[in-house]
Amino acid sequence: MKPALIVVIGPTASGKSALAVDLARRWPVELISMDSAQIYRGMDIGTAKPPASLRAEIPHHLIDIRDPAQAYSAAEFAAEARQLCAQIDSRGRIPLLVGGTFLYLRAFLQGLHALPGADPQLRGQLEREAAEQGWPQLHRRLARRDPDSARRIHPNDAQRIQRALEIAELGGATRSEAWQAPRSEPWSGPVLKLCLLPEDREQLRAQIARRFAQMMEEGLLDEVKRLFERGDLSLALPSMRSVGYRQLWQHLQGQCPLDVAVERAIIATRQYAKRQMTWLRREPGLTLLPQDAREGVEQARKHVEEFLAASRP
RNA sequence: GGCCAAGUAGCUCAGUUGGUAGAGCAGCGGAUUGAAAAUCCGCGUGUCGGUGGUUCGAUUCCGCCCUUGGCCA
Repeated sequence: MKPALIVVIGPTASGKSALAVDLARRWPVELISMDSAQIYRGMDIGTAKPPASLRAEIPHHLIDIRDPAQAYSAAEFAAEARQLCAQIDSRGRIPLLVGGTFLYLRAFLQGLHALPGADPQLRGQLEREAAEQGWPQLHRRLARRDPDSARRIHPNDAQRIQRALEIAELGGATRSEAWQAPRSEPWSGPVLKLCLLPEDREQLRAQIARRFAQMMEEGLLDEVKRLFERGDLSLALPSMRSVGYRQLWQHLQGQCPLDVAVERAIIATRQYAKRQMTWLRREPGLTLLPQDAREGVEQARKHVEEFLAASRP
């Protein structure tokens, strides 16, 4: 029998972690963090990372697995999470994916097409060429190498133009050619997707503001300052572009006063939550939970109970 | 109390030599395949402070009033 999998998703500040922990205290569950920022060591407060005490009590995976100077990827996540699920299942326990990075979820559930990985050197070179010629010029180049992708990628979308050119110039199939083939390794076992989808946007905004204020009280600025003072990090890194870190970093660079940075961080969090909602609306097979925390937890327990009864002997 | 300036989108402001107005930000919707807490795309009706007048027509010109800020008493 294929391993059963529980997924807990929702926008930022919706209470995913608390729900996952509740479930982990009732069933033999191990948590896999599906979060592109919690992977970084030294980024604790701003990523709302579960505290050490909790991690000692309940196994949490894929947290603190990278230094902020390093990059990570959806492909790496998909592979590592896949492996973890197998291991957890073999221990007779249940894997539970919790987090808000939905590209990771899609890569994990649907699989990815076979494409070359990131090539920092080539990316640097493309970056330099773009600085000289401008991205529209590179978009025209892409139109020659891979017209199909060029049509799907907007001329202003530097990041995707760069990636598509990277694939084309590393030889082998272009992006659009590779997409003709089936994706590798889609997840085929039973999945219960529990989703906290706040119907009241105002309430979520209030929660976001409250939570950021709390992070500041817990010393988020000092945390960012420590990263800032390392000297080897910059806003060019994915880690330092994270919500909250980016804005406080800009303040430390003297770009704006602290209160403005805080306001911008809260706005950025709201916008992040909005983008997450877009992913959620098109995610198939969701089990929606009520926004009320207590009710949500109760219904989640019921669903898990039924799901496990149906999917495990 | 007098003089001056300002009052236009949720916010900051532009503009209309008189023909009912548009940027940035915010907000909303969408995309999303090795950077994804990233990156990108789309969406602009608002008594142009109120009121009276001039005018075919006023947000625009004139009078009065209100509000805010500054200067003078």
